[in-house]
Amino acid sequence: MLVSLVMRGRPGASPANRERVLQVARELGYVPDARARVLRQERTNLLGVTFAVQQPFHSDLVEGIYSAADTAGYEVVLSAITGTRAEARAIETLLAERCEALILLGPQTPKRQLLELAERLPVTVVARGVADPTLDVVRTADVRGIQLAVDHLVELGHTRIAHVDGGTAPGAAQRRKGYRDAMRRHGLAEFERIVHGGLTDDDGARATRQLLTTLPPSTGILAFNDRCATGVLDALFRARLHVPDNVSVIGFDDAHIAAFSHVDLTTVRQDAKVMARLAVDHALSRLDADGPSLARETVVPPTLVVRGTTGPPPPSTA
Amino acid sequence: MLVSLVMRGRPGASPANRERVLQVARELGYVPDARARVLRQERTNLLGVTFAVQQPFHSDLVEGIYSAADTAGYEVVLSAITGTRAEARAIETLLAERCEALILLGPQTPKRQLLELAERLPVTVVARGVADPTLDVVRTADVRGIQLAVDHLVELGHTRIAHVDGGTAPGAAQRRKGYRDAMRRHGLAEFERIVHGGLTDDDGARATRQLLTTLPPSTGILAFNDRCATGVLDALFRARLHVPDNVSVIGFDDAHIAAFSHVDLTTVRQDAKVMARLAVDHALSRLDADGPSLARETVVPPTLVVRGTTGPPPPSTA
DNA sequence: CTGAAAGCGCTAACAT
DNA sequence: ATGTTAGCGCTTTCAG
Repeated sequence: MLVSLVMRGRPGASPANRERVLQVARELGYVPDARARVLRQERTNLLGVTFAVQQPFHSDLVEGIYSAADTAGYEVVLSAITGTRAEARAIETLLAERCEALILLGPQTPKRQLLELAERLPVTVVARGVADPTLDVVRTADVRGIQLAVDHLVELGHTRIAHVDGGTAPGAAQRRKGYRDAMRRHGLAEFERIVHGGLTDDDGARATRQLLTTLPPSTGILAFNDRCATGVLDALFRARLHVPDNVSVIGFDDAHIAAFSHVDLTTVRQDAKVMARLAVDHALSRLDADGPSLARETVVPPTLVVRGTTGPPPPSTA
Repeated sequence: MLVSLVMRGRPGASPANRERVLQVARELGYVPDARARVLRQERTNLLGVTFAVQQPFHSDLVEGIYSAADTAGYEVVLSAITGTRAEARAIETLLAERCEALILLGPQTPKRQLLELAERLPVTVVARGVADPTLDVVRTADVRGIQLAVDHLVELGHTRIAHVDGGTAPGAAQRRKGYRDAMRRHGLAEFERIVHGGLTDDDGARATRQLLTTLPPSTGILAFNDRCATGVLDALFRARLHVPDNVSVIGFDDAHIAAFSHVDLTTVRQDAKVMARLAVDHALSRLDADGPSLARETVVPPTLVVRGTTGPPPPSTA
């Protein structure tokens, strides 16, 4: 009926009637049922997003995605990944909600399953490289980012540069590769040292404790991400090592925490705002019938943000 | 048809047929349409949650809510509040989704509107005190928490204790009150000093810069929350003041960041896990027809976590 | 244990 | 500019 027209703000109702409908709707506290609407319509106008609720960088991305989706006239459906809620379940929920496209932030799902998913609907993977033309990828140039970090330390005079890696996390393989490439390029292959870390500060602390058990000590540590880096800082602090006088530390992300003065972390910055907008652009370009106009993979250049955790190596090892 | 029975795991289908249906469903990649199901059913089994995507403490709560809702057989619908997406809109979305009950994390919505909302469906407010029996509240004993913090500083010998408040944020009024009460109880009314702060580190830094312009300097600062406290630490650091030798700082929440060694913040701990479970319990008890068995307001006791940002005041002012 | 019919709240298409 | 009809995908109710 005409109520439908009015509630959607479409033309085709007289101003008088329109006002009357809105008035009654207010009195009754009537809100249109989003599910019934979606059920009836051909398009749902829904963009599904999976994210890890405890990852600050994901928060930045989510914020940007809301903003970009809003501009494009799409609704965002969030599906969180938590300790008790697996990624598979988060994705399942979004499918059941009939989202038109999916944006997965740092997905841990095996590639094979991602490809299966991409056969069903447009999938945009953010912050993880998946080499396949059937799905879209928006990621930071991880290799380049790590190179920037290594270059910075080498310029300061470091040679014993270690990498606390991200294990099986998205992007971890690329960053390991970037580390190895950069070390070799500088003729420092003999000093290569990769310790198994992870995404959390606990992982970073654990890895650092392990790193400290062997001699000679590293004078520079590249952590997988900022959170991991805070764990590295923690372990160094407890081991009575001063940063940056004894050891320099570099993170990755430039999450909010990196900028705090008592962390004051030198880090490789990923631009969440740009990545979020690109992810939405990718997803929507697949939906618009005229086919994808963007490249299947967009690689965003990172930048090095130099703060207080990096400096020249201690004289004894310089 | 029987497909419906099978997909919901209900009894009433022969094992052979059940397996056949599941097999075909897998092949087709069939996922039941959540919206159609909800539309048909009397109950939606949906729990709506609004949260600020950039608030780490909210992340902790969301994680706990997912877990508790899961146990109770409810689905969680997240609605984020971001810089570009107002709380009113977040709530609107949840109503349109036909959630059975709402859990609002630290809502900024005026009390009047919250009460209007509570007339329509059960509303549980978390981390904000709203004195009204028509809605449920789960909050930390803010006054008690601040008292713990003041007591701690007084025991260490401080007298010039300032409070960087949360402005109009949820809980800010209670914490101001707790501060004033505690100061008076200790006979320190003359040293009362409240500076307008806020929720973010920028707010904390700004307030601290203001605090430092007047003499005599405070030797202890209670920040509204941990994030605000990091801003306080930042401003002190830039002013060449050492923590805790020159100034002691206490936060509130015990968010993840507080525990990082390079922050190592003494803080008042709110138990997110317990609060999340209570919030879900409250919401569900209102839904179960036999009326609410829990008290309308549940106040969770906070605890003081002493870390490295508090110590005795400098001798000159002791 | 399996099938058929009705209807949840909405909107697209058509008729007035 | 307004009213009518049908059907989205599912579940509930009732028959076989």
